[in-house]
Amino acid sequence: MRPTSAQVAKLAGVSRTTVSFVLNNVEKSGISNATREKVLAAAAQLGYEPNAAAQSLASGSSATIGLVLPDIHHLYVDSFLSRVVASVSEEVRRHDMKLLIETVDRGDTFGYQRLAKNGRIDGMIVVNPRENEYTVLAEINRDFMPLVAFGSRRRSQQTCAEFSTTSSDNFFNARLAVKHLIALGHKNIGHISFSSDSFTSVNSRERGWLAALEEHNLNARDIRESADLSAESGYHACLRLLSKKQSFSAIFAGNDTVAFGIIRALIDKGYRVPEDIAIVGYDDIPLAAYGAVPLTTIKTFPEEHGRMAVKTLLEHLKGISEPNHQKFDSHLVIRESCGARK
Amino acid sequence: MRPTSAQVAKLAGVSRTTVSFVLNNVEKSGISNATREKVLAAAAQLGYEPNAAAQSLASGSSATIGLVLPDIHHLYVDSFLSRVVASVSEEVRRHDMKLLIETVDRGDTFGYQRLAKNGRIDGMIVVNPRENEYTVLAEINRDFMPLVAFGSRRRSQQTCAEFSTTSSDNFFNARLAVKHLIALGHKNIGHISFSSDSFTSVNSRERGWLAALEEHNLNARDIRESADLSAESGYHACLRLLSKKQSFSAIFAGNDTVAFGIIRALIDKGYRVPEDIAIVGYDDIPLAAYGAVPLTTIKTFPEEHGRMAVKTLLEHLKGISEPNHQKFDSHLVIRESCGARK
DNA sequence: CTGAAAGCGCTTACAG
DNA sequence: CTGAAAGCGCTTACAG
Repeated sequence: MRPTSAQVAKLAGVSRTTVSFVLNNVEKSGISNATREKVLAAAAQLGYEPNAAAQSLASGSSATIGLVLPDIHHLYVDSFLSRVVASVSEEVRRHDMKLLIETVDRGDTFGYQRLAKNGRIDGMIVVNPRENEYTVLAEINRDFMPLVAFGSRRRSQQTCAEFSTTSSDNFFNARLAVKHLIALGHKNIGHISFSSDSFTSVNSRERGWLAALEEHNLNARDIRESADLSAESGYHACLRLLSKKQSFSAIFAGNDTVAFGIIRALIDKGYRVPEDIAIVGYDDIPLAAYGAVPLTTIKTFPEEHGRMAVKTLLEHLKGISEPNHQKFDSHLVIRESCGARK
Repeated sequence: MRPTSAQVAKLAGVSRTTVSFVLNNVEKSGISNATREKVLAAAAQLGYEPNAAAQSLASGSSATIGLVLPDIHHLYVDSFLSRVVASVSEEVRRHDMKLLIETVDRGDTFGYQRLAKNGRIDGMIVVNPRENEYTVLAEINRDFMPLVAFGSRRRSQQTCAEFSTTSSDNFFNARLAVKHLIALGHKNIGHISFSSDSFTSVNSRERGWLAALEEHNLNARDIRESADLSAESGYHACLRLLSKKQSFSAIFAGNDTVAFGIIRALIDKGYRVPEDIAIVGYDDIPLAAYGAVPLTTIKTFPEEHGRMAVKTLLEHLKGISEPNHQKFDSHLVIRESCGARK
């Protein structure tokens, strides 16, 4: 049905070997220009496209990379992850490779192994691995294929060295955000996290919040609630926080999407932002400047970050095998929700 | 290196045929339970995972579907598309298939054909095809693999019947949104579109806006600007609209993200929303209720829509070949930005 | 109920 | 500079 390399070879009057050499630009094969032209013309005439499965089987590589997402629900509600997917997709494509999107359930060790063994992909990028997954990932990197963990670096140096990571320093940035609030005079600063703290990134931001408080001898350990990625969950978490009757004058939100919900809850309850309660978010999502109160937030760079993960992976695929740890700088973007202005 | 079916066969003391039958649950093969157990045990012991390329080459199908996105940049700024990706991913996975993400450049006919011929995927879902791509898509559906167009139905019945589509009625819904504004007494209702009108969906919403105006003998043809998906572009489009010095009391925004930018621009220029200028958006993105002014908008169902596209495609893959056209209902969600309340 | 064997469409030493 | 042939790891009629 679809033309095969044999048909191209026949039409061009050469062997399949030659067709393969020409189409794959094998340097050392020394194909004459005349032969090359004939092959190319024949392939074009037949509309020939190599069968990827056959190529993969024969060559042992699939020219595909896998992007493993922690939980597909994240994509529904938060824009950070979609920007990662977009940039990874773009970068993969720029290198003439394909992108397979995978989800692995919470702690499903076999899921990772299946993916590593079935030969569909040559390498994988794992977004926001959970604390209990590092062991499997290290095994995969050692035994099967290069792997880059995106978005979090574990505290333990030792485990971390086992595969490459690209991360921004969630701990440092969260601490920075909270210190900004402290510098503005806030003493009671709550925190609403954006997901389960089994995710390293969630966990690190929470630790950053606590660290900033401790450095300034503040205690706000109990002014804390968990949301679950969506603005709606942030809204409800904020209501729960308010119902505790603890006093606080600022909230550090685990991410911007949640911050949107928090701000709406505060407004609905008659608080002014930032006059009564100040807010700092995290991520600088595209809508951050366009909400009810333009959001002061930690700007992250998911696109650059995604591209870097792909580049690192491709280097490993080319044979550079020393794991490395890329760090991304972030910085505070000051808008109105923190009260530093006006 | 990785175990093969031959090794499993050897360990279980059976032939590779039997291994294949057991692992693929071939019904009519009548494998005895004892044999089945032996094979399963051997496979588990070796950690056997079938090689996907070999399976694909031998069986002629890849158990993978391709999701073709119109322009990866959409993922960066607008949440609609990411919700589609998420739901498609989830549904594909539910059916034990894999998802390949593809981008095809504007009008790149060969890109589609390459994808259709290289054997990586068994079928494709094309999100928001452009007007000039329908011919290639019809060819692919006829000659290579089932294809479902997501998100738009072409006006011409004839072309449309050539492959399945799932769509919501952008024209109808846009018209509904604008009629809502008219019912509230607005006479001069502008429109800011969210992308190039080479996309059927963009085009249809604009036509819906015009149709509503015409039905009520209103003319606002010139109160129109184009944005480009982001809130920021909506902000600037709104500034351009304001600088025209035409009078208008309402704007129909091509999507919610753009509406966020529009509202911010109006507030910055001293207008009150909805008192001075009313806004209706489109999509009901997760943040729609959490912006500066809770947004009245057309609620769409990208998740259900994505799942339906997958289901339709899978039916075609099973042999049901009659193209069908799924329609998704939408409805107006009334919040505050239109001024119907308070 | 099970196995020997052909074949899927490529790549890649190897030989000349 | 080019070709014959083995082999990648599966599936699937076919034979028994």
